[in-house]
Amino acid sequence: MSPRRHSQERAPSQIDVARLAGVSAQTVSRVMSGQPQSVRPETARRVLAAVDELGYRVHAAAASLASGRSRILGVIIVSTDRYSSAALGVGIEQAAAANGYTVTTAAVPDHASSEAFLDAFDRLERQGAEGIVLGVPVELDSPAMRTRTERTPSTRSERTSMDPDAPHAVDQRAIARLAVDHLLDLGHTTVWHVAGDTFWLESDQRREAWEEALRERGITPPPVIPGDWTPESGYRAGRTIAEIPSATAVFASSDEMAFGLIRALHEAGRSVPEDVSVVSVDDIALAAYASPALTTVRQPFEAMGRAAALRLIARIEGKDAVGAVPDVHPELVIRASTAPPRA
Amino acid sequence: MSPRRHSQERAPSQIDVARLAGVSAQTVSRVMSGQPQSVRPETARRVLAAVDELGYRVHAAAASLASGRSRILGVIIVSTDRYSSAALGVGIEQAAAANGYTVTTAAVPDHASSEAFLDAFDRLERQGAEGIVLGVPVELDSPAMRTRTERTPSTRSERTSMDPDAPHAVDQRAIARLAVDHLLDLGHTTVWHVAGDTFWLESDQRREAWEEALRERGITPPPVIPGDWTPESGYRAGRTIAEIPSATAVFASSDEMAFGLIRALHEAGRSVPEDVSVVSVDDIALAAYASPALTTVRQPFEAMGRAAALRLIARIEGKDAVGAVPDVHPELVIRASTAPPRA
DNA sequence: TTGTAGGCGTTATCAG
DNA sequence: CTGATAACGCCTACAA
Repeated sequence: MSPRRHSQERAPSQIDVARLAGVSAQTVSRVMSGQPQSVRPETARRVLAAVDELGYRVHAAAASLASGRSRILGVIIVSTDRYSSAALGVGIEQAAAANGYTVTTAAVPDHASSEAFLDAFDRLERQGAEGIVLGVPVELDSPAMRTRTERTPSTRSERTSMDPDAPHAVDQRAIARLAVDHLLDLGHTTVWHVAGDTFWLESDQRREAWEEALRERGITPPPVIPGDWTPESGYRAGRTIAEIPSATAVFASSDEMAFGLIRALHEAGRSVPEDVSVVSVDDIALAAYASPALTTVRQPFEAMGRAAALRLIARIEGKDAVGAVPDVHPELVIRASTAPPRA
Repeated sequence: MSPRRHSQERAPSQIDVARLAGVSAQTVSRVMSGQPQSVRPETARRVLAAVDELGYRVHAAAASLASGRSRILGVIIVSTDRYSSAALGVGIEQAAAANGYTVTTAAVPDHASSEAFLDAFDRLERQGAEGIVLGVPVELDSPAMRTRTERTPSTRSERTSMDPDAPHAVDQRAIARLAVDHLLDLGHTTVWHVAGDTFWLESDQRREAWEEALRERGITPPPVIPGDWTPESGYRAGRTIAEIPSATAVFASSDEMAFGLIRALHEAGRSVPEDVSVVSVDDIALAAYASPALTTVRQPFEAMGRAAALRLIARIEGKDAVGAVPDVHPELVIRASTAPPRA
């Protein structure tokens, strides 16, 4: 069982190419790794011709074993179909490919235990990942995690208080700030908050910043309304808020929740933005097509992914720069879900 | 530059473990690969203890080189943040992990040339992928592609006329059928169609089936309105349709387009579903929170991903079954965007 | 510019 | 049930 190859015999190796081209295996290696100045053009041409004829391709595992470098970037993601994960992934892939790296993923269930994370980490290390992007809310403080991140460079895609030294990650507190200030500047006297899944570090960061922003203006924050990123949870939150006549402004931690929230508000006879203003976070593709179109704080997911990968690659290669790291500032996009409170 | 390891010295190897446990390397190998009956429990325990103490982990590249099996599944995806890609990915990952496989991805830009696909395929083969999931609309008919798929088992996640022998992929024609029949059964006299990006095989399949379904009932299909999956394109299509008073039913090829479509219709003073009914495809998380909630044909993306991966693994291992392949029938979800035409 | 020797960490094979 | 030995395909180091 488990046949080694699927059709015919074994794949052509460096030696096969060398023989056909009439050179040594080493020369083939040099040509494949593209060191221009070390092989005579004519020789290179012969090698390339042989490569082509045989359909030779470098065996990554062998190369990795011999060189000690895998050029593999690991990504730990949670098994969800959330827009953000996908967009982040696109950015990571892109930066990796641009630098000759390959991306290997390890998924963990949503709300997984820290053992599950460690396990994913281990799987990635076993595959030879030289760096790992943490797309999940892992506690980096545990001893087990510490030994791992010490051994294999790792990075987050968002900035949290856990690693404030990640200058190229999105500042979650700034996001809350942008949302709250916008609402307050519009004239609302307070802002309610529908939080994201508390399992995620971002949720707390935003909640704290929301509270802080309110207090700074001398406002006592109303109770937090829990959510979990999903439109369903937003809907539930909306039903709660609909029963609070004094609530005129809400900061929801994700666009998807805003969709649910607004639906609930409408069903309860409260219109948006006339009766209550809503600002959310993410700016997913559909945000502009909600009814009303969502005012939201955009997170540049793709750029965040690129930034995380580049950061990692720079660390792996010990360089300071691997191309310009993209800007990842959050940005308030004003559309139709916010307005001044009714006079 | 390019240090081989990042902290201290080299990682512990099989031999280190063997020495510590007082056994041969081969025994360590046996224990690691979990062949229960071939090692005495007591010996295994000693080995495991050594493994634990040293923090040993199998070096995948070395194992792959020696065994000829990488247990890597490749996935070619297009760089988009579409919900479907993410959900598909989740399913693939899941099935792969459950069977001890690792997933490596190669992204190609949307609308990439076939060279770009071949390139992605090659990258994956170089990494040692034993099977490849094609999450992109590749032409499988070219000679270049044929040699590759012959060498490395590959599969699609959707069923198309190109490979009608994929019984576990979603039947795109059935999707269109479900949509059109629902609308016609409601009493509409014809159904307009907003197509998906023609770059994708699904688009054509659905368009054809839509046409067929109409003709079967003696209806001449109206002209197709082009789209590209995005809400923006749906919006544009909506403006067109709004100017056709006789249009009372629309089949849009994606939920995202339906969002844009409905927005345009509303802006033109035509209400949904009173004036025009809309059914779309996918049933993304937000479909239920559109205004009105979308009647849509659900594609079980996660199950599709799982099915594709399982299919592939079965082929790789030459087995007939690797656990039950999930059902991937599309399903009509009736919500509020469809109704009988006005009397 | 090119070639030779040696070894990377693991598994297959065969012997005991 | 356990061990010795020989690959696996490539790259580093050094020699020519």
